[in-house]
Amino acid sequence: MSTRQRPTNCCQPKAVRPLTERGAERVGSVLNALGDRTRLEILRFVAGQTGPVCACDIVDRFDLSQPTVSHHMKLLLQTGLLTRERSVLWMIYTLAPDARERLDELSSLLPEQG
Amino acid sequence: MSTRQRPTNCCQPKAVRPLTERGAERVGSVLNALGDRTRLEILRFVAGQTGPVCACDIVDRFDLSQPTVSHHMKLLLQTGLLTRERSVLWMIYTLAPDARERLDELSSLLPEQG
DNA sequence: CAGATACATTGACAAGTCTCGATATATTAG
DNA sequence: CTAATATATCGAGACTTGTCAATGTATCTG
Repeated sequence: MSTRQRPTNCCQPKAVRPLTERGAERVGSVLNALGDRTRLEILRFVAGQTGPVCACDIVDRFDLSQPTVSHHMKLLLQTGLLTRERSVLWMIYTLAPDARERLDELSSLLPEQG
Repeated sequence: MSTRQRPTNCCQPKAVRPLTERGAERVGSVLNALGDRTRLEILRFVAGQTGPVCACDIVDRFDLSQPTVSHHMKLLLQTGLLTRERSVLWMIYTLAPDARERLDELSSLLPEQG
């Protein structure tokens, strides 16, 4: 049996309820998508426009192959931060109406009381 | 020369200033750290305590080896969301005073005007 | 000093990710 | 239908990441 001291309260911490699976997926997809520098800049690019943005714009603007852009757009779509619609032959991307609210949610990742 | 139409304004988008390197690193470290489910829960665990938390608490609470916890704590420390100090033989982790403000910053990832 | 304890580092492996070229699909023009 | 164009999917290679066992380092006890 040890006689050493321990920091006050150490090793008797309160339990913290983990995020729900749904909540974790919801926030995780955003964190992972935006954790990639390229995707973050693509999202910012789309968000900064007043008009529509097609995939070709992004291929032009970023130094990436078309398949790579397609891959990133797929992940961004999955976050729900972007939406897309077909226009003739092009895929038009738009910032989701609630995208900024979704980002605000990240402020609530920590439980109350610290 | 093509006669097909294109969506209005398509392919003449405005330039969007990329994040500065410092800003991108600052925000990227948080996004990447919290993009891992385990680290997010560890951070929430620490944030949810009123008292100090040592590394041993985390090893106890999560089903992870001690080296794995050490690895995650290193990445969390690098985000600046946590701080640590030595107390005798233990490493005591505390939520950084500005951690919640740091998360609030994520709301500003998108440029103005959509 | 030797022994014990808490944490960090190293090395390795499996799994995942980013990227591209090649190819497939869908749509339009003629 | 055939040709052209925009985007998606496939397959592969390089790189990164999460994890652990083994080991190293620092601190305390006696």
